[in-house]
Amino acid sequence: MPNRAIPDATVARLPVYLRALLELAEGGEMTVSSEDLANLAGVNAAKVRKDLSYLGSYGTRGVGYDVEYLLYQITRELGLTQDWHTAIVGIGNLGRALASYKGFSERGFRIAALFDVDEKVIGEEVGGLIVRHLDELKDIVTDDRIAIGIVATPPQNAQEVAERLVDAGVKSILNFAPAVVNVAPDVNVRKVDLSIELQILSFHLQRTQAIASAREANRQLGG
Amino acid sequence: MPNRAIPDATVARLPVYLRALLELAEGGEMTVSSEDLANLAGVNAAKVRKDLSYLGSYGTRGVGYDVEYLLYQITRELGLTQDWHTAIVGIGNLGRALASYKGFSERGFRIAALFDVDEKVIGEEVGGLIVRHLDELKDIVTDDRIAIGIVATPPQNAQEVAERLVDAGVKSILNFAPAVVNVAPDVNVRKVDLSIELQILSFHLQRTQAIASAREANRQLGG
DNA sequence: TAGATTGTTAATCGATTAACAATC
DNA sequence: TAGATTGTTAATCGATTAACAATC
Repeated sequence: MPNRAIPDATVARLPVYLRALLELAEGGEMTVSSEDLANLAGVNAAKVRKDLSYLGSYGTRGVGYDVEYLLYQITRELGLTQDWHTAIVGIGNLGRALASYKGFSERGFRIAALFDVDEKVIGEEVGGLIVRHLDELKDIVTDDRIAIGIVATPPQNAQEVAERLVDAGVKSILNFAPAVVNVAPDVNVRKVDLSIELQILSFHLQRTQAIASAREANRQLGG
Repeated sequence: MPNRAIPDATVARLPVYLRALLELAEGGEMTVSSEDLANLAGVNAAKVRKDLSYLGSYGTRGVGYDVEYLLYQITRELGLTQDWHTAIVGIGNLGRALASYKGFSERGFRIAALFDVDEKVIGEEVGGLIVRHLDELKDIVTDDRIAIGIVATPPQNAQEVAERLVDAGVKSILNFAPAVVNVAPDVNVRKVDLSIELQILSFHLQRTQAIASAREANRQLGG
């Protein structure tokens, strides 16, 4: 096992390479160069080679990387050779979208349970699953060996839900609620915030606009 | 204007501080220390002070930061003092969730138009807006001064949709499709990939599991 | 052998953090 | 003045990148 630690930045790019390799495999490509893979992934070739070198020496000089072999190595490195069971808490608009999101099942993530506390939602069928009351969380997490909890509640409830997930034995949380949750340090929490990305876009837009106005003002002054 | 360049890593945290400050303001807090703000944002105090120092010297030694004043400065820095018009392309599950996502309007993002190419979806009302055909994109972008395009299509269509958005004059794209899009370098593209985050969680879970098994094996060998 | 491409080195760049002087 | 807390420095750490020897 090639087991030096893999940098976080590299781990974050492995899923991107994985997707590109799946496309290449579908297209019947047998090998790929770091140059071509870089173009597909939207990064540069040096980064691809450096990243892949952390997994081991899986390329062939003068030839490139074997698509299927690299695909397998990345899949294995990311832990995607096994199926992970997940539960979604909070079955609003976002929870529903996530429950039927194909990208999850395609990658071996199985949504095994849905939870809410709203009586109007409990019992409803969403994406082939019946929505359960949050009070059933602990039992179902144990019975269904749920490893990952997905928080899709309003921000006010995110902290409590995260705590209940941890209490139920979940060791990984994906947090879609626009709120920071604090749990024990051995629990892995990752956050996806839809509006943060928009705010970063706004920052850059405003910059561009400010530069454009300055240029315009300058032009009018005959600068 | 305090206009040294602000590091990307800092810009990415400003929305997190913003949310924490909004909470503090609601709770009636007048000032906040870097220590307390750090706890709310899930980072450390030195980082908060460093980040805020890029905006200017808005704190008071011995006292902390004025909540309302800092709120305003961050809002301004992020370009959130103006409303940005956005359009969502691809009105499937995710597009619908985004169309009714409150976090956008709360931050001054106005969803001004929805687009799809599926005749079954066009004409439908979603979140108070009628879904238009993608062919109307250019006219509507111009008329409604749409600055940000949100791509929520299947991956195969993401590149074409991105190109059409750029062609229509959009300078910022938020890409939710699980695909890399390549456009002109002056267009700002940000990517949110729901399944990438899950894959990173999987990586860490598998690591934890591997360590646990190794320890167990070691124990059984009487190590 | 000649051409292509990897894997690795080393330089560079950017981000994080602790520490503390400045100052309210 | 004494206590609290900022703003900034400087050390450290991690990520990126170009360059090229190794090697298919």
